[in-house]
Amino acid sequence: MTEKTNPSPAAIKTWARLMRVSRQLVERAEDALKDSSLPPLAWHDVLHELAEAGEVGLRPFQLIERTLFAQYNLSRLLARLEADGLVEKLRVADDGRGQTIRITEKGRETRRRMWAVYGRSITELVGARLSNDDLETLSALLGRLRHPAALE
Amino acid sequence: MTEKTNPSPAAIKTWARLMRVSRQLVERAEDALKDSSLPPLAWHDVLHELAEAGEVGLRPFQLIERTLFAQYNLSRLLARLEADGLVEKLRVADDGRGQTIRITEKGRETRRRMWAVYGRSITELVGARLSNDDLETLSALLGRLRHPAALE
DNA sequence: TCTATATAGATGCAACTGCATTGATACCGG
DNA sequence: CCGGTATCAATGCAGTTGCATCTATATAGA
Repeated sequence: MTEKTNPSPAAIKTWARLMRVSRQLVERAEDALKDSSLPPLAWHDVLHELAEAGEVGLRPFQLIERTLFAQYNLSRLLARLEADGLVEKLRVADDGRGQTIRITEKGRETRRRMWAVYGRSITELVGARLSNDDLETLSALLGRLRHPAALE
Repeated sequence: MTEKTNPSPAAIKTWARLMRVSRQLVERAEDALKDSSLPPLAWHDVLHELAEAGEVGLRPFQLIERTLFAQYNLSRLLARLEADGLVEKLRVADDGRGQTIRITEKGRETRRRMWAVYGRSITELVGARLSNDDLETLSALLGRLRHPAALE
């Protein structure tokens, strides 16, 4: 009756917790940003990657590799960021199809203000709830669920 | 310079993993359902709760408590489920404002077909990647991140 | 009872997402 | 050099989500 692919109770429970907890945490972090009249988490993700990339910027497809945005989604998010003056799009010399995205000073400033709130959320929601050892354990276990399964 | 609310590196890393892994897993599970021409995960969540509730059904606000749907979101999801004949809405005698949602036989059948695929995803993505002990550990750690923080 | 407030659920509208496709350029084999 | 294919990014359209509000009923308090 039960197929061999049926998940074990432990797997189901872990899956359910993972789904529920991650959604709750995202919601909390998003709410905190909204309460401070700041943009959504997705904006921070992009601005963060761009800030790390520095003056040379990143190509959109590189952002897709670093984040989990769908191509069309990122395309439109970048348009919004550009409209807000947080990033600029630069033609790239050696590839006429593409462009390079660079964060502006205003973008850096926005990211800093977001991080002040976002970081506090991370502290409250995660940092304050688990010991350092538990954080390491959790992180390692989650790492084993990544796709493709990578070495840590 | 650094505020006391700044998250520790371990907290940041754990947060990032949690966000990334949970998104990946959802995406994989959704893709598997799509590949089988089945409805999204959200439908399963609702049908599952309703199946457990049995013939007496559930009020929409009870579904909201059990899942993490926003009220307006659930309202429209139920309308879609009703349109597809997977649930039925019943007037409830003692509260003229509300209704009771009951799963139909077609709804149960759809849920079974979804679970065949969904369960396989859970096995592949989680069950097959961690030992039972690790699953228990992960589940317990995630449990400590729930809000409100509950006892296990 | 009558009014004020609270709760259950639906909905108009704007923003966002997913899907499929397009436009444009790059690259590869002959 | 040329045609076919692959890659980068944008977009039309339909479906979904978020926000605010609305309708309807219930409950509490004067």
